[in-house]
Amino acid sequence: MLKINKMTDYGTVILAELSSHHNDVASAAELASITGINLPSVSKILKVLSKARLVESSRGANGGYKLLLKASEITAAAIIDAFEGPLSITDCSSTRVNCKHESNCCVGPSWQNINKAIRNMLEDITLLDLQTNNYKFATNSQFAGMPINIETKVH
Amino acid sequence: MLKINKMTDYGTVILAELSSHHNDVASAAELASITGINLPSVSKILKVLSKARLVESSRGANGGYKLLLKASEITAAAIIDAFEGPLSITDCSSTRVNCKHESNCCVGPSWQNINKAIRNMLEDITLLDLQTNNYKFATNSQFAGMPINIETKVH
DNA sequence: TAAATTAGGACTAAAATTGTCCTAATTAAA
DNA sequence: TTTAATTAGGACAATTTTAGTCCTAATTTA
Repeated sequence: MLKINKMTDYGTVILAELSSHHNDVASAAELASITGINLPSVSKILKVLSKARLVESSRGANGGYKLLLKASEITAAAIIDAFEGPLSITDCSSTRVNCKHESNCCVGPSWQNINKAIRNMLEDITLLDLQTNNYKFATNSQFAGMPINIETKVH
Repeated sequence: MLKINKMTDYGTVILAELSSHHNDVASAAELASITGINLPSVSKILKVLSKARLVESSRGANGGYKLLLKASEITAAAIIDAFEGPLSITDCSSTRVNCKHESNCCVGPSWQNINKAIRNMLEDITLLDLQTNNYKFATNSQFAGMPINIETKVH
């Protein structure tokens, strides 16, 4: 259920590797060799991460990439956004234009709420958490009864 | 980010529609006509829902489908499971066997935690919540205890 | 028996994702 | 100043996944 793309997963592995290089740059070739991910994909992923300003690149001999932020400052949400864009859980939850079922669909707005909840969760998790595997997650029931109330208005 | 399939979304619309039919059966053709979703897909979706034991079918003239559970008993997690299987957020988070990057990948287990967190959340949301759009979700610590009110305009 | 249904599955079409490759630009070092 | 190493950008192909179509069989009601 709710899979992230392979590229996002690879991207996380690469970021994690980069974070252990501190301020040294690592080239795409090096990273491919260390992680075992094929070089062309590593290159492509690094370009995406660079555009998303999660890594910084330097060209030329001895060039390569390094993190632009600390592992504790890179959120899972930011990583997913870099690769998958700010897409929504359903096609219709970000914009309802062009939805043929508009008038019959009474569930879209709620998927949208769920989407926000997942997003909030992912914004709380950092690369450091992913690396140290110490993310303590909160389930809904733990919070049950708390006065958090997100309302969505339609029309 | 983290999209569910169109079929899952359609499935939810169909379940929602069925729930308003109480104990009357509705045929695939009727449901297609009401929801505006193409008939072959509606048929396919109903077969999936039937296999997942979320709806019950009766064949023959005047046959059709009806919910096997109340809307308040059908969880978002169950709906997603029916269509997408118990897949994980990454390929490697359900089982790590056959992962080429196993030895280098230090992030997999945490995606798995995230996956569980999302799943727990979805198990707390029912079709009834989706319909009435009144799911009160708890997000992360930064919001804990705060009365939040986000309004989203749709259409 | 005829008509209306679902069951099951094969198949095609479309879309999204992943992987490959090329050329240009940049930089460091010989 | 030349050469080698490297990223930038993007076109393209291959693969996989998802969505949609269609057929035949089984079942049920009238």
